[in-house]
Amino acid sequence: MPELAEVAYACSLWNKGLKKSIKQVEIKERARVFRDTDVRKFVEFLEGTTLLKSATHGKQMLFSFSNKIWIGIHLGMTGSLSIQEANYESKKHDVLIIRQTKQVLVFTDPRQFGRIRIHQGSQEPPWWSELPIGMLDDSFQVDFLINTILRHPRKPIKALLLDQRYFLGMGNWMADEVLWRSKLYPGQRSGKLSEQQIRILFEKILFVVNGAMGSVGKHGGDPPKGWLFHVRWKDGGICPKTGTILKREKIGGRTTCWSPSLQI
DNA sequence: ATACCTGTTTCCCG
DNA sequence: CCGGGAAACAGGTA
Repeated sequence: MPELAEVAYACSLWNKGLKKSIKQVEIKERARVFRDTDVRKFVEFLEGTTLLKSATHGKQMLFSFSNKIWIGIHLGMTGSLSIQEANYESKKHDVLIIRQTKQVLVFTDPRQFGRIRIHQGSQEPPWWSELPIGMLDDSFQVDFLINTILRHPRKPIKALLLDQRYFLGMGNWMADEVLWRSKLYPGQRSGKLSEQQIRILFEKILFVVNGAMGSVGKHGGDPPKGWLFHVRWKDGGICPKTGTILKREKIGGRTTCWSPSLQI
């Protein structure tokens, strides 16, 4: 379930392993999650190091270890991190198992749309440091949104929100949530939005981002009551604002849920 | 058995 | 160049 806040929560699950050394590492070498990685020295690089720091940026995670080792993880569609007891035995879809004395850090991904990278060097890896600004950064301001829209005036606003060059961590349900709160039809061409609509959109992006980080990002689970999130998954859902029936259709290549009576 | 899926990438088309 | 649409990735679930 990995969008911005779920990724932040998943990352925090491994915090129990901070400052602790790595006793043993197991990987599923032939798993597709290693497609960008030279897997030969992966285990050798990691064993004996200490987990020093974790961070997320959008849907990306970065873990830094001693000996100048860095690992990047993207959860894809079905990836998840967990923390397990020391006697944990590997399960079918586990792709990375990091054993410490008192606990085990596990990355599992049945569909293998996720991704693991490893890097050795005193600087952060380029695939991390070259990421664009995130929605939680100070420099994410309404002007950034205005400029992004100016660059893609013909793109439906839903598709634009899902573009990871601009809205790092925005996923399908967050985009629907933002547009619902902004009273915008997801298929609306971005360039058609008025300045006032863009300002509201920006405000709602921050609301959803902060709301999700404060709930899902901190404790896992679901966003607060009253969010579209709770009714957007199946046909027949009712709009929490208007009480009318929600529509579900593919927009920008993804199943989109919106309230026709509310979103123009 | 069939359809669907909180993500990304690639390819083809207009 | 831009954007849509479909397919691919690979498995779980309804």
